[in-house]
Amino acid sequence: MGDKEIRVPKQKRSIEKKQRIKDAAIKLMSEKGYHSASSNEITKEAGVSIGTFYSYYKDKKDLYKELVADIYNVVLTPMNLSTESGSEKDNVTGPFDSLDNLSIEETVYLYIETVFKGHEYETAFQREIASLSEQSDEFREIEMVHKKELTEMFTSVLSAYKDELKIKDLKTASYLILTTVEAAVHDTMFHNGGKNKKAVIRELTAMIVKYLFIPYP
Amino acid sequence: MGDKEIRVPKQKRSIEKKQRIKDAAIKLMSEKGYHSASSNEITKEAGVSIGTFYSYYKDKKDLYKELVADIYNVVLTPMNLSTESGSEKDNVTGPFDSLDNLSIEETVYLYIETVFKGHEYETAFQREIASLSEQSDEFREIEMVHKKELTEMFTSVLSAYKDELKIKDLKTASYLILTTVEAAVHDTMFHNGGKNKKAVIRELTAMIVKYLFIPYP
Amino acid sequence: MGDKEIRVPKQKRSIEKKQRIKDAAIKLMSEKGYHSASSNEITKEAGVSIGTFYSYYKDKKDLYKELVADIYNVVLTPMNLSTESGSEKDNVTGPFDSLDNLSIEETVYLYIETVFKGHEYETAFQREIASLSEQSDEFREIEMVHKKELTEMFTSVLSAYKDELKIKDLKTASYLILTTVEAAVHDTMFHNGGKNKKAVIRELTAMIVKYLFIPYP
Amino acid sequence: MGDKEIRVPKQKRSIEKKQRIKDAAIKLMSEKGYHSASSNEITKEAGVSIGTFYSYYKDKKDLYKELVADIYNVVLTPMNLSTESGSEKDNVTGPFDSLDNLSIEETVYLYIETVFKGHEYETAFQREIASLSEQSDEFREIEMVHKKELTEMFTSVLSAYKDELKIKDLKTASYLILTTVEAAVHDTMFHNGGKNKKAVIRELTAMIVKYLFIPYP
DNA sequence: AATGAATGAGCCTTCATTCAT
DNA sequence: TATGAATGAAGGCTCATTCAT
Repeated sequence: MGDKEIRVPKQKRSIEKKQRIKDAAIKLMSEKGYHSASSNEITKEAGVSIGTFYSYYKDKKDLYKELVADIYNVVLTPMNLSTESGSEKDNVTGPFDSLDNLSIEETVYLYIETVFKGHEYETAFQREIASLSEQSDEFREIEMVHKKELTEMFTSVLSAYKDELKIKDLKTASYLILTTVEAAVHDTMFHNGGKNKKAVIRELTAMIVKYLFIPYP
Repeated sequence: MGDKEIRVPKQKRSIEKKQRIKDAAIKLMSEKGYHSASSNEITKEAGVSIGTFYSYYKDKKDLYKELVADIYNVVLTPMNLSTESGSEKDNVTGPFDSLDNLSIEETVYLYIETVFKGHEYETAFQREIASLSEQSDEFREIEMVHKKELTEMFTSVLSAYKDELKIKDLKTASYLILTTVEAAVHDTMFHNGGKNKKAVIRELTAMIVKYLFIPYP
Repeated sequence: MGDKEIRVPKQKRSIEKKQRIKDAAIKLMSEKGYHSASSNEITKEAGVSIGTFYSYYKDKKDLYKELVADIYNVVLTPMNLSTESGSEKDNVTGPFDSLDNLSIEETVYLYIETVFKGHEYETAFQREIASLSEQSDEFREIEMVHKKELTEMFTSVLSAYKDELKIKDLKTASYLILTTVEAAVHDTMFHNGGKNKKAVIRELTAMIVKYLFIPYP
Repeated sequence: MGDKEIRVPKQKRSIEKKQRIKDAAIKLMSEKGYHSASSNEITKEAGVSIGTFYSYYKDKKDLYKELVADIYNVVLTPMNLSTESGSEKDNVTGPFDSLDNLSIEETVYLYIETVFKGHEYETAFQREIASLSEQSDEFREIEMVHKKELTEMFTSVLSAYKDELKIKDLKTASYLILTTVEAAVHDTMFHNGGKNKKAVIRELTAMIVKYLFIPYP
C-alpha cells in the first residue's frame, strides 16, 4: 500500500531540477518556516511541477530530511567530517587534522570559530531546523543523525589532550561544552544578528579553557 | 468593528472552565505542538464548547500568551520573581534573598539548581515554548517579555560579587552564563530526560565558578 | 414546541429598555448592516442583557420588523398616515388634508418634498431596509405591509384630480409615479448624498406634471 | 505572502467546471442571497470540490464580481455595449446604431424595451445584485463599474436630439430618466413578475416623451 | 424579570497529496 | 517522465439562540 516509486534522478536535467526544488525550499522555509512554505509554492518557485516534486520525494518531510543532510554536509565538512561516506573527500583537510602545532587555547578558539562559521551558512534555515528539532522528536531525530558525528569528533579531539585536562567526568564535560558552544553561537547568530560575535568568541574561549585546564579545589 | 469582548471569568464554575481549557491546551500542545493542537480539539479535551473558548481568548495565540505567562509565573516565583505585580507575594522569599551567608560556589550551584527546578514544571510545554520562540520572532517576543526579568535578576546577583570577579567584559559574561545554563539545563531536561542532571549541575558549577573567579593569563 | 413567551413591557423602565434596544439596533444596522450587527453587540450597545433581548423579541428578525414599522410610522405620519391605529393621532394633520387650495403643480411638488423629507429620517437605516427588501421576499413583505398604505393614499389623492388628468390607465400611472418618485428620491438621498436634491425635485415635478396633465397624441 | 495563484482554465473540462461553479452560484445566490449561499454549498451544487473553487477564485467576492461582469456583458450587448473589449463583436449591431430612421417616441420606446429585455436575463440574480449594491458601497462599486457604460451611452443618445429637447437641466434630466426607467423596469420585473410589463412600457414612454419634448410653462 | 455564560452548527479558507492525461 | 487540475479533510473563528441561576 502506498509504495510510491521514488525516483533517483540520474540525468543532468533531472538533477538540476531536484536542486532547484531544494534551493526553493531552503529559500521559502527560511523566509516563512517549514509549515508555511507549502509544497505547491516551493515547486512554483522552483519552476517545477508539483507532480515532479512527488516523484522525487515521498512527502514534504522527506524533502526536509534531505535539506538537513545537505546542510550538515556543508557545515561539518570544514571539520573534516561529512555525512556521506563519499570517495572524493579523502583528501579534504579540516582544521583539526593536526592539532600538534596549536596551543590549547588556539584549539578551543579554532573550534568555536568553526562552529560560528558553520552557522553562517544558511543561517535562517538552520534556525528553522533548530525550531523543528525542538518541536517534535521526529524532526529532532532527523537532526540528531547528523549531530552525533559532531559529538564523536569533539570527544576524540578532547581526548588528545587527555593528560593535561583537569576534568574528572570527561563525558559530561564534553557534552557540556558542546551544548554550551552550540547554544551561545546559535543565540548570537540567530537572535543577536552576530553583532557581539567577537566578544562571545573571546569569553567563550576563556570559559572553556579555564574549565578544562585549570584545576579547581 | 472586530472589538470582540473578552470575558474575564469571575464565578467559580467559569474559572474552572478557563482552567480546564488551559490544562487541555498545555497537554495537547505538549504532545503535538502548538500548530497541531487545534482549538476545536483543545475545547473537546477540555469538555467545553468552542464558543466558550473564543469568549475567553481572542484567538489561539492569545491563549498561548497566557500559558507562557503562567509558566513563567510559576517558574520565576521560586527566584522571588513573578510577572504579576501581586500584593500577597510581598513576604515570599526566594533563594537569592540573602546571599551573604553563601559561598561563591554555593550561590552558583543554587542558581543552576533553581533553573533546573524551573524546567521540571511542565517540561514538555516549556520545550514547545522554546520551539516557537525559535520559529518566529512573534512568538519569541512573547517569551522574551517574561525572560527579561530573569536576565535582570541575574545581572544584579552577579554585581554583588563585583569585586571578586576576574572578568573584564561583564555584560558578555553574564549573557554567556545565562545562555549557557539555560541551554545545558534545557537540553538535559528536554532531550536527555534529566538522567545526567546531577553531573551536569556539578560540571556546570565548576565551569562557571572557574570562569568567573579564577584569573586567566 | 418553542412557544417562547414574548413579553410586552408595561412598566416605564421596561419600555425604556426596549427603546434602548431599538436605538442601538438602528444605529448598528445603519453602520454595519443587518447581518453584521450581531444581537449580542446590539444588546451591549443598549446596555441590556441578551436574555432581555430575547424576552422582548422572538428573534432578530422580529426586532427588524418592529424597526421597519417604527420607521414607516414616522415617515408616513406627515402624510397623515400611520400604521398603528392609534388613538391620540386623530387630530394630526398631514399636508394632503386639504388640497383644495393648492394648484396641481404645488400638490405634486409637495408630495415629492414629503417623500424626500421621509427619507431624511434615519436615512442609512432606510437604505438598509431597501437592501433587505430586495434580498428576500420575507424582508420585502415586512416592508410592503407598510408601503401599501402609501399606495392607497396616493391613488386617492390622484383621483381627486380625476377630471383634469390626461391619463387613461390610472392604475399603471399611479404605480409608475410612485415607483419613480421613490426611486429618484432614494437614489438622490442614499447614493448622491442629497446634493442635487433641489434640481431633482424641480425636474421630477416637471416630469410628473407634464405626464399627468398634458395631453399627448 | 498570500499571493494565491488564481488559475485561468484553458482546457475544455476546466472551463466547463468553472462554468458549473458560476451556474451553481447564480442559482443559489438567486434563491437564498449572496450571504446565505455558502462557498461549500455552491461547489457541492456544482459537483466540484471546494479546492477547485478556490483555485479559480480568490474568494467568494471574486466570484461575485465575475458574475456581475457576465451579467452586464449579456445585458448590455443588445445595446451594443459590452464590457469585454472583444474582437468578434465588431459587427454586432445594437438597436441604437442608427436612430435616424426612428421617431422620438420610437427611440424612447426602444430604449425602455431594451432595458426590460436586459432584466429578463437571470432576473433573480439581478435582483440580488441590486440588493447588494444597496447594502454596501463595496458591492455598489462593483456594479457601478459596469453601469457607468449605460449612463454614457444614454447621454450620447439624448444629445442626438439636443435641438428638440425642451429641457434646461440636461444632466439632471438624464439622471432622472435613467433612474426612473431602471426603477420601474426593476420593480415590474422583480416584484410584479412582469405582469404589467406592456402597460408600464406604454406609460413610461408617454411620461418620458412628454417630459423631454413638450414645453412646460 | 433579568442576566450572561455557554453552546455548536456552520462559515470561509488552506494545503498536502493524488492521478488522469 | 512530467504535468497541474482536482481533491477534501481540517483549521480558525462567528454569532443567533438557550437556559441555569
